Amino acid sequence: MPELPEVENIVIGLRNEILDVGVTAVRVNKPVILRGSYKHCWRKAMKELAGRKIRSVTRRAKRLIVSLDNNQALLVQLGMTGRFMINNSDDDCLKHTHFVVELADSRQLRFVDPRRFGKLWLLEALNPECPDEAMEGAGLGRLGPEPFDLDKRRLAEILNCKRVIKNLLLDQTRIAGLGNIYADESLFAAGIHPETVSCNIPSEKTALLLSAIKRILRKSIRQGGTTFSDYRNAYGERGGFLEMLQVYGRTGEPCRKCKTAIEKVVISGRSSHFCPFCQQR
DNA sequence: ATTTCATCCTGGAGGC
DNA sequence: TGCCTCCAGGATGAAA
Repeated sequence: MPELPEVENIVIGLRNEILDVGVTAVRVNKPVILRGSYKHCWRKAMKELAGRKIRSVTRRAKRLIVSLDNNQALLVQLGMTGRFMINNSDDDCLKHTHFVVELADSRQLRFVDPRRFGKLWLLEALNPECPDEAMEGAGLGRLGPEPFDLDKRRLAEILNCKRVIKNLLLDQTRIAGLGNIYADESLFAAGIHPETVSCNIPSEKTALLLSAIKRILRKSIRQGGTTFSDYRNAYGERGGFLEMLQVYGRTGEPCRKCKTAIEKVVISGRSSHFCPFCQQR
């Protein structure tokens, strides 16, 4: 569910609320979501967390990182339907609240996830500035560069292989942070058909793709992300980017540029939305 | 070595 | 109303 702009908005919200706030207790309702070396001793880990303060909130790609003052960090991967928010106690959410951090000011941080594709790790000695080593040490997959760190040369190197471009954009080991919505939106903005083989993309379209990715992600961050159904920010609010979508979820509706009906194809099991006129192979 | 595919889950939508 | 099928912002390990 949440892609880079959605996680970024959760980070922004949490930073405004919980920096330097103490943790009084941690409750786990659904242990199956817990991962990493602490998988079998979270009870001990939870005792250690009590009394700590929240030192920083950051993200790496779609992963949310809450660092504490004892050198530990909670790492949250939200999956499709995961939410991480302050104080939400909708009946709706209560049923799927799997993990709760009790704060010293009597508020709560809740991890809510109906489908339970989301996961949580407790990491040791994580440096919030460069978290990759600690994450890989905990068995999480290696991540490619952040989209905002890409330049044209770097993107051209990534595209220099024989892969369907849509799949390549979703591969977190190549570029980390795009998901199905922003991959489709970026390809539309660059005029690239989602089934194009990456090494066949001409240089000028590579430049267009690079600027489209950054522009769309920035714009969505400003709009609070995209709420298609489940996404909520740290306050439980919806994002505002939905109505700005050009192709995602608009199958059969007219392209906003040329009026041609938007089409949907399945590529490696993921639905891909595109304009057959604006996006040629 | 790469790349695709099934799988993990629940809930909402739409057909009958 | 109910029952059925299909579909969903992701990640991953197994299989081809």
